[in-house]
Amino acid sequence: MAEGYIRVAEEENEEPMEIPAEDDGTVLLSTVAAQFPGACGLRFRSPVSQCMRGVRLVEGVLHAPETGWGNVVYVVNYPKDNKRKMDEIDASSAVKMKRGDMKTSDLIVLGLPWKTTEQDLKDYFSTFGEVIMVQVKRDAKTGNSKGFGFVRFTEYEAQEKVISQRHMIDGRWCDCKFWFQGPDEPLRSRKVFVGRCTEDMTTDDLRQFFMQYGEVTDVFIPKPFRAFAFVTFADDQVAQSLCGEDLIIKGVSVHISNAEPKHGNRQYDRTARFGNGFGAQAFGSSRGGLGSSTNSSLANFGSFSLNPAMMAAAQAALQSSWGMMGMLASQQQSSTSGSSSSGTGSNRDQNQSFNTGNSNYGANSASLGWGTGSNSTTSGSGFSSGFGSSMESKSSGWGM
DNA sequence: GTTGAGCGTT
Repeated sequence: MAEGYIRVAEEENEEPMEIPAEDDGTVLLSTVAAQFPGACGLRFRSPVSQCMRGVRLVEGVLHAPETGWGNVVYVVNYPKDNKRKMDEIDASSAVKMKRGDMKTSDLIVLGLPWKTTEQDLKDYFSTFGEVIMVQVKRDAKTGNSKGFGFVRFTEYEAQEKVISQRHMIDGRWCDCKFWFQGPDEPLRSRKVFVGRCTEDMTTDDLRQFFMQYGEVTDVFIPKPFRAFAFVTFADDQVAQSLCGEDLIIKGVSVHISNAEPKHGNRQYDRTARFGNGFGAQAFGSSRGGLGSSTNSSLANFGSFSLNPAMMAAAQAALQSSWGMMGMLASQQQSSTSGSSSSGTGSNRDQNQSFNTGNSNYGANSASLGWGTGSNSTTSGSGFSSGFGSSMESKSSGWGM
């Protein structure tokens, strides 16, 4: 390579661009992303195996293969969908077709340095698109930052990009996600549980290993070491296909199974997320359960109601996982909350411990009637019961 | 040693 540069291209046979390496021979992901916005990694074709190989990525730093960077052209990895071509989006996924006119929603920004201010956030995120809202959440008494905030963009594209990568803000890696794992979180799990892990398996080992089966959107290894991990794929079918298998990673047999819903599953107040798309109170007096007494028996979504015919459509749409949410709210989208917790670097290294306050959401709204099908009292409740049961049949993977 | 952080209103 030209001294101090590596060759990177969007596709294997496209013209490469030279990207500067650091003094120690590594390449920063941020440097790559500066030329290829949204990039989340690099891969290359191994001259030996002829297979594509992933480049080791640790904390935003790309490490050269054993043999050095060499003359190979490295190909940019993008998180799910980012680079997906129009012709790959075919009629089979009507849901995804809706992407063009999707609305934005508030994104939570996690892991902020204590010192980061609204202005800092705005400055940072403005490079992605027009920012219409930023907030840093602070303790009411002390005024100290709680280490997280919110941001909202005008353009959906900006939001997508922001979700798909990690962010270096005032010296810390931060994650942006939908608030309480967005509408796109797997109903049909895209996440697998990897049992019998050994301590020497890093998130990058796992990512690179599982890449061979499909696009990996997240790897989580609990710390301290607990001998298991979670791997999330872009495609739920990939995840499902691996379940039950014993795979060999670094000479160790690991067992793949379904990821169970997180304990303390926050399946409360999902209505909150519909606020923007549906107009307030989409489900009537929401906390009383669906369709509760004083409201019309037809579920009222903002300006339009569900009649039985739509019910059928809705259920059909549901079969294709979340179609209805897209249909009704045009708020849903299918990209992932992305790079999130790669296990590394997101610990609060600054002494102060993370203070969440003591709000316990799960408790006070756990009774919200989605999916239980048990609390519908009104006549038109084909909606709630039908919806509910079909939810259940798809396994209640809320909030994984 | 086989099921994971942190999540907005005052």
